[in-house]
Amino acid sequence: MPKSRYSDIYQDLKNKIETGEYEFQELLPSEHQLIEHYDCSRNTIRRAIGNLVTDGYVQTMQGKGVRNIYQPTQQNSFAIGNIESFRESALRNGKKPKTRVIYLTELVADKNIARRTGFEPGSNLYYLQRVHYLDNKALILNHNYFLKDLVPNLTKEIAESSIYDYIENTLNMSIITSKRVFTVEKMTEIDEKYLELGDYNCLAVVTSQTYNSDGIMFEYTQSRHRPDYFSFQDNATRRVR
Amino acid sequence: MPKSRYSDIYQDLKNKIETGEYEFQELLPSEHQLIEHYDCSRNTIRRAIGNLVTDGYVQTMQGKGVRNIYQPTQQNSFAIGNIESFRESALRNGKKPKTRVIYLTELVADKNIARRTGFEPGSNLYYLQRVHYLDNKALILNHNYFLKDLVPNLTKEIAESSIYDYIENTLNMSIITSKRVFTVEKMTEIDEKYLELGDYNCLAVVTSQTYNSDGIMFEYTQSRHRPDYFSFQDNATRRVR
DNA sequence: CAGAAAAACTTGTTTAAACAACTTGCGAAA
DNA sequence: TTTCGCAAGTTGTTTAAACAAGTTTTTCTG
Repeated sequence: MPKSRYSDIYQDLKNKIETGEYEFQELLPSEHQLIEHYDCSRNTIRRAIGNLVTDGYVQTMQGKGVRNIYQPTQQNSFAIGNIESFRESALRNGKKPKTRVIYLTELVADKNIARRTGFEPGSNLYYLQRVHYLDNKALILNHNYFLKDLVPNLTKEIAESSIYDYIENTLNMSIITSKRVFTVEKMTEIDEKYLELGDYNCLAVVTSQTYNSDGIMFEYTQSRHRPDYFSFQDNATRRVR
Repeated sequence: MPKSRYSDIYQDLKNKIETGEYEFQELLPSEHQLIEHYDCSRNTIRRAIGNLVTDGYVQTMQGKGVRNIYQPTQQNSFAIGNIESFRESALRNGKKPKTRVIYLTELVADKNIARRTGFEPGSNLYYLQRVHYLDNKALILNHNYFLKDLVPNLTKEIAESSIYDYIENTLNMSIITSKRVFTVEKMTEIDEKYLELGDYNCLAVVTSQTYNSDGIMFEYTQSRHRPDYFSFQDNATRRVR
């Protein structure tokens, strides 16, 4: 449920691109025409188009226009520049998600954990290991650390449905930013036990630190992905800066 | 050499964050104060801050302010959301880059190549294989395909210095957008021959399609990275949309 | 003193206008 | 006919203003 004008226009243009109303390589209507069509100001149009640019749907060219560069083949299970839970991502792609908790404990961050995760030494944490299944295939092994003060009363039941739903709708905490780093790492015994890795001896690893609206990091997660089912998309632009 | 006001302000604020003039978790001056300091309009300030947000330096909170969330440990060799050549990236990180061309040929795209790269079947292409060294370590094996019509007269010498420099400054073509996909793939014989992979049997692979200002894809590249030296950073935000 | 209401301050959205920079095409001049 | 220059159309940058929405502080009321 988008709430702003530019967000509505973004959605509408995105739909028209995805349904092929604008063809690949075709120029979109000019800002002037879009202003008339949507009956809004130029800034609002430009903001909608700016979001289409960052999401890789169009490219703007000064003096020329805005070109549709969307190709439907590039659909991908992982959203770019957007925080999304496993469940949300799966449902968006029409898959059947399932999550199993294989370990859940409370612990206090020692020096080692603190250095790895970025939490302060001495922090009270929940630590859990979860396996994510998509259409009954084990694809992801997650190591989650949550700050107990901010995410209290975490249970196995919550962890198997949706922690993000619990955080946002029950605890009413708002999630803002997440820093993610993508690497490739050797497999561990745990990986081997729970994921079917075949010949691969390494995994695609996404570590992320997530912050709430008070600027406090409340989550550190390492997501270890089965390589043959992992792909991550990005749209880059040439900036001089 | 930034040319716009918001870009100058972005740079200045970024410097102040990186040098610690604003501390981690500290709130930046309010928009009102920044307007007075830089003597500009609110929109210009907001644009500079918007870029800091997408680059992961700050997080904005309605009603509260703008918080510095930059941590110097996260420095990384690969730029986010920015097209950058290997040479540019290396120099920016103070490393000594070297590039060796191990294969260079012309070819015509058959059905197979066309499907993989996205070029039209029958396109005249340059195909080259290059190894990128950083401080004398072989880190990346590149497979590059360039559209011969748009990148003519490609030589070994150009390919060993900087193709992007040749494209932008000699051919005067402007590079706009690049779509990148990250995956993990099994190693091939060529990978094994030119990169020191140790125990790893797979690599971090970045495939990218790059477009010029006419919306034409002129480059398809597959970059195969030695896993232990690869890392890629991303900043995500929670969007409702 | 405690709590509620109001004020002040923050960022978020939208409109309007002007000028700059770049591209294309038309028409006039050579 | 060819070429140059200009006009028209496009996106890019910047300013100004108003209101909305969220947070914090102050003030007032009980």
